[in-house]
Amino acid sequence: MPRQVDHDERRRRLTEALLRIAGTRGLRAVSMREIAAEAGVSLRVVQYYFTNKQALLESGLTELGARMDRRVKRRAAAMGELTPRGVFAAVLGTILPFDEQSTLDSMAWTAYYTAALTDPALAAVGLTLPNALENFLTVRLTAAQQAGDITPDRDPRTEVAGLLALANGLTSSVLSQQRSYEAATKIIDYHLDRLFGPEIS
Amino acid sequence: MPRQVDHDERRRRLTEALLRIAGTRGLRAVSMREIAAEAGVSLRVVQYYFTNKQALLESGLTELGARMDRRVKRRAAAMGELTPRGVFAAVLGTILPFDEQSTLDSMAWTAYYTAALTDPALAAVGLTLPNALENFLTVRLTAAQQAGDITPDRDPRTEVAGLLALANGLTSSVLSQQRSYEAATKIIDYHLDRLFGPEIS
DNA sequence: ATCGTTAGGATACGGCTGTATCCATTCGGG
DNA sequence: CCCGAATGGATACAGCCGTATCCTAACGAT
Repeated sequence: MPRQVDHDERRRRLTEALLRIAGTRGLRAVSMREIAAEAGVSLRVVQYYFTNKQALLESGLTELGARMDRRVKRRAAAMGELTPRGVFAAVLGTILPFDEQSTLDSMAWTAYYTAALTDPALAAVGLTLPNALENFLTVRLTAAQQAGDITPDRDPRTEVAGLLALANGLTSSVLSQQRSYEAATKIIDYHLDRLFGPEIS
Repeated sequence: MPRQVDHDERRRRLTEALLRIAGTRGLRAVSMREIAAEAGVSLRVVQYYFTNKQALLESGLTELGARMDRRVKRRAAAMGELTPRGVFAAVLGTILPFDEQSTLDSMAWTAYYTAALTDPALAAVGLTLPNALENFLTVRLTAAQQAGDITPDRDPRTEVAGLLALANGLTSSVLSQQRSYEAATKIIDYHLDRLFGPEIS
């Protein structure tokens, strides 16, 4: 075998190139040739490592989910001991675009989200992370409720759904520059105060 | 002049065809020829009444805003006397996709929103309605606060921003079938209860 | 050394895109 | 009556798209 090459590494580079384009110029600017140019390779290489454009697109969506997952874990680890409220602050704060990279990823995520509304194949891949987040937070909030951290009259799943919808909506408004990241963070903190009571600091 | 034709009416039909495509198959499926087919006319007619594809796209976005505006007013009128809470229920309830037509429009709106993130011309057109809504509701909420309908410790603009972000996020989750319209409505009502106190009915 | 597989360069194909052009028909004002 | 403007049908164009094909170079195992 000649010039043995790490296929996974090649695919990773191509996927990253794809997400760079999607994050800056939108999914509609993503073409095989553009990806090749962005990654600094020939069109043939893109074709060689991905059977389809569809496969490439799905790879991009999967990578976006993985990045979000990593960011949540990194942020949670940086916070040290995790109160129930801390878990929510970590997850919701990670959904918002808080630096350049996460802004690009949020843009790409939004593009994918929209594409998934009219593309069932993407929808299947794209809903796994949001659903996992909702389930994870619901489990945590239910436990927090049993521990007495929030009042018993709240419905955990409803609260979680509302908070995630709020974070997503705020992400939209930050991306379209209607609001700053700081303003969005304040709104989330405000809602967490209402749920958990004021932060102990 | 031969066969004098109502240009505005022609343009309206073409714009409606465009929005039908955008709402069902996404903005990426919108092409001059597809619009022509959907409207039952020839390609030339589409070219004749719109100088550009860009002009056509902007016309679609403007029409989407006008439809939302009409819906809000219709709903507000149907509610009769408008308490401050009623105004919010009308506006936020209208943002959610509540029937087939508004679902199609929400889909199209989402597609436009995403496109606007990487297309400044669309962004300029698309931000007017959201900003108008935010300002309108903020004025109303400020007045309600001065009338004693909500407690003085709330910041009207922050509350409005949060509620609009919530409604937008819920719209996303309804469109992607993560949640039903009824579930989304409950979440909004719940937050309105927190703001205005429980509904008097 | 050579054979066979792997990696990719070069190029081509049919289809769709937005836009432009050419031309025929229609009809109201003189 | 008929001329000229309004309307729109038919067609063409260059460019990009995803995909397929052909061919060559590199190199490990035999």
